[in-house]
Amino acid sequence: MRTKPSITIDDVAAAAGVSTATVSRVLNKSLPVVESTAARVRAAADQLGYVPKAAARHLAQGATNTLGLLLPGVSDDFFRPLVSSITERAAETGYTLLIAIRPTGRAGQAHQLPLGKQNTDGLLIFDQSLYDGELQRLHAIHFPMVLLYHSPPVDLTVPCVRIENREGMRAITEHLITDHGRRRIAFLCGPAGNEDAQQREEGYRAALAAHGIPLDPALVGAGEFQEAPARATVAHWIAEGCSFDAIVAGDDGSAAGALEALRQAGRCVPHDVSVVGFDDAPRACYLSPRLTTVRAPGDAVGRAAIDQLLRLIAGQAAELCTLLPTDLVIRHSCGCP
Amino acid sequence: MRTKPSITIDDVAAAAGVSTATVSRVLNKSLPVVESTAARVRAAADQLGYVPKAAARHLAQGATNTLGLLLPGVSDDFFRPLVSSITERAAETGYTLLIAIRPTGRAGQAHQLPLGKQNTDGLLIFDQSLYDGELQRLHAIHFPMVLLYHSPPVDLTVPCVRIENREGMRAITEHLITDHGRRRIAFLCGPAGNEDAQQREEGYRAALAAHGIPLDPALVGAGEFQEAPARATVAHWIAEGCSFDAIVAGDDGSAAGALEALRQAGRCVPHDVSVVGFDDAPRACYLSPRLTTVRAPGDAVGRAAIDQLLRLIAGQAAELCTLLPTDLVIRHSCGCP
DNA sequence: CCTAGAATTGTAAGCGCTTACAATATGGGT
DNA sequence: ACCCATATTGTAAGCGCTTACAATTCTAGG
Repeated sequence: MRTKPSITIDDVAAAAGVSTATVSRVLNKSLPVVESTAARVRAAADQLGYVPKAAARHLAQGATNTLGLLLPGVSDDFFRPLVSSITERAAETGYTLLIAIRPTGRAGQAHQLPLGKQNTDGLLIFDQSLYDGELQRLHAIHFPMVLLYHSPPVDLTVPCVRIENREGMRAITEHLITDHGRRRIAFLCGPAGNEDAQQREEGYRAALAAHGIPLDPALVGAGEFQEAPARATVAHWIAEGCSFDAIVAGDDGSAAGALEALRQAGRCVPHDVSVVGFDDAPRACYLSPRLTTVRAPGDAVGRAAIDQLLRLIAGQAAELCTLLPTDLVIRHSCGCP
Repeated sequence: MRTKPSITIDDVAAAAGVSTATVSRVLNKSLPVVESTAARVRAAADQLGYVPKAAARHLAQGATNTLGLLLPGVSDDFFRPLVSSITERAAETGYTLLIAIRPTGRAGQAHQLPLGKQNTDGLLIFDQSLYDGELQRLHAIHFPMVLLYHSPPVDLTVPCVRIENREGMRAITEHLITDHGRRRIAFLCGPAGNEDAQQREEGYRAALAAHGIPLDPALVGAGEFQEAPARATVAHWIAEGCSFDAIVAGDDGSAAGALEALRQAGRCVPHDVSVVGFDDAPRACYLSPRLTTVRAPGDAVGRAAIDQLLRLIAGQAAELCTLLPTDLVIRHSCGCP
């Protein structure tokens, strides 16, 4: 038993005794219609429970009123604020949001991306969810796109929204040095080739340099922005007898790993060693001790990105690179009370 | 500068020297086409970078190939496994997923739900995201829907996917009694009127009864499935001098609140008091001590729900109520090593 | 009371795709 | 060599909506 043949704009027009054009105009407020007629149309639509069919409207308008969001996954804690804010902002601006999960690494698959071109009016692309070839194709046809937390390849001018990684990391590292007197500060890097990771490392180095602390390469290890690798690295440092009095993790996930390794080794945080992260992911304040970190404003990134994307869709020029400031979030894992 | 006039099926047909019907058949494999022709068509499509326009296809087919998911929010930890599994399963089955966030409580707003009817082929509805009036309207026109974690109003036969709340809570409470010798077991209820909440409380009571432990009404307080209220309730118990040696929380969020209140009061978990939760939300294993809880298989719920929904869409009958089993997840907060 | 011009509404041509139906090509049997 | 069943491809009619353009109704000045 299928859904009843659904009621269309013609039904409404007939019921209200007007033409379909008028119904369309009333419902979309696209042209003024005398109030008495309009009321009649609205009543009819209401009475019949009319809901315009999106597909037909999109086809007629040549626009889908839909924004695509490309992510490597939704399950990571990091994405929550980002996705929430994008969802909200899209709703506010009257757009529908399509979220496509594109597991990182599955290269090729060119045409398996229906979001790709004609099915959304614009794309928000997180990091490397979209391979450069596709990016280029889309860019070539001037398809509206905004990159999140990621710069475009050098030769492509695609607007992006990023955060102040370098400054954030510099500030938090400095906090460890000046406010907690740490000198042997280890660093857990993010994945090689990741832009955020690199900038964060620069910030760490800059802070060290500014205070005349030499960089000890033995204290820089892989964190991969993930818990397990970070835990392994820290456990290894401990086993080797490395001495350090603080760990700056590339992100909160690896900070969690560091915390875990330290706990297993019986080191006390923050007494024996300070630990700080980056992102202020939701879990940061569930860790124990509560993690001092850098707030990477995922929500602001989402909003800014949508706003830029809408400009692009409207045919206006967008900010080529929006750089959002980060804040220090002082909790307890650094040693502050 | 707008996107170039996009290329259509006609362009492909012309390039391949066939009719649009043939192109459609090749691309959708809807009818066999001689391999040599098919190859020509594919080559042309590829060469031109043709991407079918979803709106046109949907309009022609009378189906949107889209599933709607109605949620009160995405930011809650609880939704992560659910959303991931639904996202995945939808992709696997070739459907596009539209996630609509419908903040609980905003009643009325009848027609502001474009997902509602014509714009998806079916709806997955979480809890009370959809008000009964709308539910009835949709049900009346046989619109395919599946309810998540929620039974339909008595008079509506809408399939639902639920979990074994009662049995799960009974089992975990019993674990506290038989394996840890707890007798003064407090309970943090969920919101009044919430079906899950009620069944969980039943499970708690059943376990107590089965072991001849009288229910002390003073030990049953509001948890609201949220951290703050739960914390307040437990803090209040402590201030009042209530004695208890375990807390069964209605969900993991309220368990987190309980843990927090206990920590502030200097009570040691699990030594002085055992704490257990329900859901096995992602954060459960970040709490300290790691939370013993009941795994409510969000991923399985998602998959089951999509499968039922697809049956409905295909015009087949669906299971009226799918009841998924829960498992005990033993970690440390109960007292197990 | 008539008429130009504004205000309102109607007519109908698509938007790009699928698919029922029609046309043509293919091949085996006699 | 001819006919018919079958395999392949083409033709064209929508799907439900928007919107340019045409038709109609109204207003106010003359």
